[in-house]
Amino acid sequence: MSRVNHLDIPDDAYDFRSRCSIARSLDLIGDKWTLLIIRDLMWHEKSTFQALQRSEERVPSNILANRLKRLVELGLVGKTPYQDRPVRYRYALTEVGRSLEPVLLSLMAWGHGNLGGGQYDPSTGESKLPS
Amino acid sequence: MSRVNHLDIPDDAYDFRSRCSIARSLDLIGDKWTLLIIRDLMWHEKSTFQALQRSEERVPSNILANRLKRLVELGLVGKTPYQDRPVRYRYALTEVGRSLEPVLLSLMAWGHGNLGGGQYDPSTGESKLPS
DNA sequence: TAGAGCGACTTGCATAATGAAAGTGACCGC
DNA sequence: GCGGTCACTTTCATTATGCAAGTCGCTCTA
Repeated sequence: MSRVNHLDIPDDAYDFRSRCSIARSLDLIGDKWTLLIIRDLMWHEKSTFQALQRSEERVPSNILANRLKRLVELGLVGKTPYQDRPVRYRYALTEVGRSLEPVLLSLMAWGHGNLGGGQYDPSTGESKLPS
Repeated sequence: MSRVNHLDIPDDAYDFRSRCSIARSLDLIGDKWTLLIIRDLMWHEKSTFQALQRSEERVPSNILANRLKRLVELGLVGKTPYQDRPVRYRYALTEVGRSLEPVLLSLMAWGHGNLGGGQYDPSTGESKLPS
């Protein structure tokens, strides 16, 4: 059970572009949707496919399915059935997934300061919308 | 000269997906290459097209040209000629561009802790490579 | 027992982005 | 002239994105 890292990624399963930590991170989460899905799982109590699909940005269902599958394979998200007949699933961040919170916070701070975006306070659940 | 934010983006020039700061940030820098270019400008003294092209990850020249153009338009990077005959350009982060450093640092920390990537210390210029 | 509906996807298909490779144009030194 | 450097462009095949519609299992109501 030799692993190259702390995730479920087996040796040789993922060929990173380089040894740079930033490049490796971007290989996994460097796109327009993945971190928004993680945001909703982290702070907005969205745990089902349906709920995640109804986020403000309206992620297309095929992209959402693809990203969730990927995140589960990578070990950032867990998927467990919460009922049978018909089977329905709940998604939740793993500890490794939750450890992305500082990345979300720094992106939020930058966007709030420079792009006029809203700011969300995870501790209170309140958000200040832009003027 | 009404602006919607602190960048050179005029009102209506950029239609963000949503008012979420994270979504807005990802609209600008949410891809596999942009933050690597910013990393090189920020920490690795790369300032010419040629130097940026020769980074470890080997960004394709058309992508590099596209991203630099975009970053200049957005006001994250400045472009100035440093010689005529023939004209040659130097790229450098603006203050807004430099303010992305915490984002790079948090991504680096996450990748270092979870993906076995190397860690770079901007203050000393030294990097610890993965085992 | 025949729909109607829900949740979680999947499929089809057109458009857009990516990336490898080669090409262009200004100039300089030999 | 001739080769080389730098800063890009262009071409074109491959891949990703995204809208819309469809599927599948099952339950609930008429």
